[in-house]
Amino acid sequence: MGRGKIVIRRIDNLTNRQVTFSKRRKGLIKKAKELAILCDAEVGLVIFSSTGKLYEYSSTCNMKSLIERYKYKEENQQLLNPESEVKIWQRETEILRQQLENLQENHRQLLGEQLYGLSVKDLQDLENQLEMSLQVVRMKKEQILTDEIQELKRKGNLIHRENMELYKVNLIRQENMQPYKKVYGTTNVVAASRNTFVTCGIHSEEDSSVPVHLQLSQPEQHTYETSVRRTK
Amino acid sequence: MGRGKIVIRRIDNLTNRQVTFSKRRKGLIKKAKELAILCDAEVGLVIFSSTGKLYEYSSTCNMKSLIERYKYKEENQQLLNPESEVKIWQRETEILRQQLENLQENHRQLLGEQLYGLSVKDLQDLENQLEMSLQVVRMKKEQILTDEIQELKRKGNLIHRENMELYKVNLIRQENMQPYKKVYGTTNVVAASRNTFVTCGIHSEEDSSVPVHLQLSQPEQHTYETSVRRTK
DNA sequence: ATCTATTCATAATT
DNA sequence: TAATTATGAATAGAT
Repeated sequence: MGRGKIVIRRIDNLTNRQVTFSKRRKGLIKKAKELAILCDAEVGLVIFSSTGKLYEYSSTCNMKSLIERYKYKEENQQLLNPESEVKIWQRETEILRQQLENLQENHRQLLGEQLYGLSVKDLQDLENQLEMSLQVVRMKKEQILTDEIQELKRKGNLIHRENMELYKVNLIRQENMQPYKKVYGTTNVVAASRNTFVTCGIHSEEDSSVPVHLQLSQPEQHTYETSVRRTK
Repeated sequence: MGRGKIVIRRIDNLTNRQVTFSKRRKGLIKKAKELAILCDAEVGLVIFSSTGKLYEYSSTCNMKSLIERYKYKEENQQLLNPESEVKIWQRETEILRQQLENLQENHRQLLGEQLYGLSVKDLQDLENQLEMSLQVVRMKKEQILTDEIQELKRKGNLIHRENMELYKVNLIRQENMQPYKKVYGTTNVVAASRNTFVTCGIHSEEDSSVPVHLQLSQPEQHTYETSVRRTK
């Protein structure tokens, strides 16, 4: 709802971010008010700007009662040294905040954002880093895929052997049934067995072990089906 | 924003009120999220329906810390309960530590480290991210380089023109000096001028404008030099 | 801060 | 309840 569509992600430009913050904060508080009035709801809204400035709205006269209503459990920790301990934690916070900031900047650059201050040298380093990462990630992925293929082949062989066994068993049964053949014709058992063998032979070639599994072991609904449906 | 304009007052019809509550609640939370992301703000939203059901949104992992922060900010002026203040800072530290940890993990993965827990899908996402980053970085770098080349060419042309001017001036001077030639032989002035011209002619071809500049105008150390040094 | 072209949210309707 | 749609509101970008 503006001159152009925007994607919802942190606005890099500080000025734009501040302007948008101001506009949208106003809009948000307005909507909160409307919701409270229209729907007879109780609404509390707290907004800290990135610079730490506080903005708030509460449909009730004061926010505190709302917070009271918003029940939260507090774990009671017994601690010593009242005032000096505050300083320790403050310092800890300070340090962490600084670390976080540094890491965030670095991280954004790895994501290809906020590159405006960088020299060619910096960019070259970044590029090299990204290329190295990419290589590692690709190798890892291919490792997993080859492992999976290996596993599928193994299973395929296993199943193939199973089928051969079944086939042999069927031959023996068939032979044993020969005497009845003249009376009953081809038996159901034989037909079913043959069908099993052929089907598996086809599938193990192209569609991996999934359908094979369905026929030889438990009839589990496999992800293949559902994922196809989800594609819609 | 709907089929008709409405006035902001309690909706009498219960069903309408509930439907509107549901829709607007969703919209409000969406907007709160967007504000938090776009503007890097911390947003907390608490909504009680008229029937007392609670809905909430918090841009940070938990609402509690936000409420702590709010309380702290509100009572900051004078009320300094030492023990509760410790808690505030502890929680702040906790949150920052958590954020830092998450970011670090993410960051390491971008650096191609700690990939052991990832699925093929995760790795594919990572790969795509890295490729996108790489593209952005490369474009940025090439932009800088082409800009620099453009600038050097511009300066080169400028200097070439200057040289032409100097050459003309020298020719004129030379002609003016012809009458003295028989008396003094080749003058210093002419020799110096010729030397200048030749030197510049050579340099503007291969070594860019830097040394030329030193001869023709202010001896400014150009960025090219310094950036090369930083490469070390 | 103000303006306006767009996108978005949602009231009414089905 | 869950879609659909027409319309007013919010707002991104320009001034």
